Amino acid sequence: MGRKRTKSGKIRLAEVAELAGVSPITASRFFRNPEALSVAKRTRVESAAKELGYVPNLAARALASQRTEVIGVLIPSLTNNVFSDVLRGIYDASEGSRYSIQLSNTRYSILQEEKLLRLFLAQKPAGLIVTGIDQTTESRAMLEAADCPIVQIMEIGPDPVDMMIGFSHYDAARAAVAHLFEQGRRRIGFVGARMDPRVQRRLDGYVSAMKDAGLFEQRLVVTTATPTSVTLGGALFTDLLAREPDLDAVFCANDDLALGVLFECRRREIAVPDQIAIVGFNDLEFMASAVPTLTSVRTNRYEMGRTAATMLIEAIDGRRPEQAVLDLGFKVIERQSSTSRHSDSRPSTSGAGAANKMVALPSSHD
Amino acid sequence: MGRKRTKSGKIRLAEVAELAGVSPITASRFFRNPEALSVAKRTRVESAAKELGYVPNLAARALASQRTEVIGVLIPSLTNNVFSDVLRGIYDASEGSRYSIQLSNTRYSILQEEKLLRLFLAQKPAGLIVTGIDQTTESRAMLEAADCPIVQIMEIGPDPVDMMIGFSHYDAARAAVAHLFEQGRRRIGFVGARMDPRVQRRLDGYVSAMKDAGLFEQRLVVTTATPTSVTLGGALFTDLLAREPDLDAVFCANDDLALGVLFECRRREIAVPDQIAIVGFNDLEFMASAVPTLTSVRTNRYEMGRTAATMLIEAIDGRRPEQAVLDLGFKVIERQSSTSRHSDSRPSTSGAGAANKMVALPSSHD
DNA sequence: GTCGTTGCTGGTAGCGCTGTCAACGTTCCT
DNA sequence: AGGAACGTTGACAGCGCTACCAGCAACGAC
Repeated sequence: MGRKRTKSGKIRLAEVAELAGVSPITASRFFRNPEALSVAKRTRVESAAKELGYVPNLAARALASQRTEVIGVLIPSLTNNVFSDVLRGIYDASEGSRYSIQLSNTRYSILQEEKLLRLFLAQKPAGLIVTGIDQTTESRAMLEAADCPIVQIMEIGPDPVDMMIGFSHYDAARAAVAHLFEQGRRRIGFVGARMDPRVQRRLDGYVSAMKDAGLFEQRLVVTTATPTSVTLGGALFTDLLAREPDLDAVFCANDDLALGVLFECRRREIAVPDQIAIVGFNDLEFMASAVPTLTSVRTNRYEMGRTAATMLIEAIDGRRPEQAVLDLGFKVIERQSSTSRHSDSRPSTSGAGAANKMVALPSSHD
Repeated sequence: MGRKRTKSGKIRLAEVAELAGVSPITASRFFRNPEALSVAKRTRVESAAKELGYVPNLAARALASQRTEVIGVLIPSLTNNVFSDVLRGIYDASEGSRYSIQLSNTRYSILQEEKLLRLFLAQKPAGLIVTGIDQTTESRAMLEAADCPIVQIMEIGPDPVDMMIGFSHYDAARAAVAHLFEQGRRRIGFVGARMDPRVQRRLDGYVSAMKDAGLFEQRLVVTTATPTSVTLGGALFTDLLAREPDLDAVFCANDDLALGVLFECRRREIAVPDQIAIVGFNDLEFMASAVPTLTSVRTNRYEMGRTAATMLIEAIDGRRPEQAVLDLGFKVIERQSSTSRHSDSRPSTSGAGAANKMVALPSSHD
C-alpha cells in the first residue's frame, strides 16, 4: 500500500479518495451532497472514510468554501436564567445538524454587540442569532448587509432584519396589570432592575395600562440599573413601600425580584396576597412552589431558542420558513400571590400547578 | 427586505502589508508576536490595520498553522445555575485573549462526553476544559494522548490528566454535617437529586460524617435521578418526613432543593430552624435573602471558571502554572436556617449577610 | 445523424495565512 | 579588524479543501 500521508499521520480527503479509487473532489462531494454521486462510488467512499476514520478538516473547508458552519449567537447575559433556557433550546436544535454554535456575551451593551457583530461577520458565519431589536445603526447596517440568514430573538417588532421570534413585552406587561385590575388591585407598583430594552418595554406596558385606568403615578415605579437579584427585589420593594405605603400590588419585571419581594413581605409580616399581591415575569420553575405560589407571566424561552435555531438552519439550507416573524405569545399564570385575596394563603398541601387559570394572549405589536 | 449580497470588500493581510509598506509575513507577525517587529514597522502595520478595518481570517490561520485558537469546554448542563457561573468565568477570562470558546453539553452522560471529546479533538483545539474526574476509559485515553493543555474543573481528585481546579465535595459535605452537629442536630436527613458524581461524593461525605458520629441510617437519605428543582425539594422532603418524623435537620445537595424544603416547611408550618434546620449547597444568591436566611456551603464557581480558563491559556502560551492542581476550597456560610434554634427566625430587618460566621476549609483530598 | 441535455466525474487553481529558512544589517566580542 | 551573534525582514511553499469549469458517456429530440 503506497498510500502517502501527512507526517502527522492524519487522514486527509486525498487518502480516502485513493482508497475508494475516486478523485478527491468526488470524495469531497460525498460529504456535502451524497445524492450527486452514483450509488457505487457513494458506498465506496463511505466505507473508505469509515475504514480510515476520516474526520474533515473544518478550517480547510471554511477557507476553500469561503463560509463556515458556525452559527453566531449574541446574548446579553450568561447569568440570567432566561438566557440559559434560550441557549439550551439553541444548543438542542443545533445538535445533530452540522452547525456549531459560537456564543458571545454582549453584557447588555449595544456597543459591545456591534463590536462582536463585526468580529462574527468577518468570519462569515452560516447564520446569526441576535437578541432583541435595539441594535446600533451601524450594527443594523451590518446585519442588513450580511449574506447569511439572521434571527432576532426575545421580542418582536415592526421591522425585522430577516427573521424574528419572540413576543410583545409591552402586551405581556399590560396583561399582567389587567389581571391585577381584575383582582381589584388599584395601587400597583412596578419594580424593575437592569432596565434593558425588554424590561423597558414591560415598564411601558405597565405605564400605559395604569394610565388607561387613570391610576398611574410616577412614584409607583422603582427601577435601577443594577443587575437583578432576589436581594435587590427586597430592597426595591422597601423603597417602593416607603414612597407608597398604600400599595396593594407589585408587578415585578422578573421572577427573582418577585421572590425578593415575597421574602421582604414575610420579613415585614405583610400578608400576601391579602395586603399586597405579587406578580412576576418569566415564570421560572420556583414560582410554582413558593408559599404562597407566585403569579407570573410565562414566556416560552426554551421554545424560542429551539425554534430560532431550527428556523435559522432551515433558512441556511435554503428552506425559508413561510413565516419570517413568529410571535410565541405569553400566558399569565395566575397563582395564589395575586388571586385568593381572602382565602388561605398557606394551604397545607402544595398549590403548585393546582387549577391555575391560564390566560393566553397572542401579543399584538405595531 | 431581501438579503442582499454585498461585494465583500475583503481586507486581507496582503492589503494591510501593502498599505504599511511591509511584506505580508511581517504584517502577519505583528498580529502574533508584535515584539518581534521594530517599533517603526509595528506602528505602521498597526495603523494600516486599523485604517482598513482588518480582521484576520481564522480559517486560513488555522489551516496554515495547523492549530486552532479554540478552547473546547464540556459541561454537563446549561440549565444548572452552577454551570452558568462557571461559564461566565470561562468566557470572562477568554475575553481579550485570542482564544474563543466552543461549548458543548454532555447532559450528564459520560458516553456523550466521549463522543463530543472525539469531535473536539479532531479539530485540534488549543486547549480543553472538561467537567469532573469521571471520564470513560476511552475518554481518559484520548485526553492523555491529546497534545493540548487540559483542565478538569468542578472537583479535585488524585489523578489529574493535566491540570485540575475544584474542591472536595466530600469534605464540603462533611463540613456541612459537622456544622449541624455543632448546632446540636442529630437526626440529619440528606436530600439529593440527579445523582451525578459530585452529588454522589457529597452524599458519601454526609454518610461518612454521620457514621463517624454513629448516627447514620439509610432511611435518612432520599435521592432521585430526576433533574433538580425547587418543587422537587419539597417533594423529596415530604418523603423524608414520612420516613423519619423525628428529623431535626436536612442537608440538601443543592440550594434549589433547600429552597423547596424551606417552602414545604412553611406550607406544613414547620418552624425553621426551631424544628428543622436546613443547609443547602453552592450558596446561590437567593440563600441570603430567604426568610429565614438559608445556610449553605459556598463554592467559588465563577472563580473556578475564570481560573481554569486563565490557567489553560497560560499553559497554551507555554507558561505552565507552578501548581497543576488547585483546590479552591469552600465555606460553610452559617445563616438563620441552621443556627438560631431558639431565637427569632423572622427578624424585622434583613439578616442577609449580617455577621455570618464563615468557616473556611481547604478541602483535603487523597 | 447531429445537436442538445442530463448525470456524473475529474483537473486546475486557488482560499488567506503561516512555517521555514535564508538574507540582510547591526552590534558585540575576541 | 574579522567574525559571531543577534535582531529584523522577506521569499517561498504549502496547509486540506472546494469552486469552477471542462470532459465524457448515455440518452433523447429533431
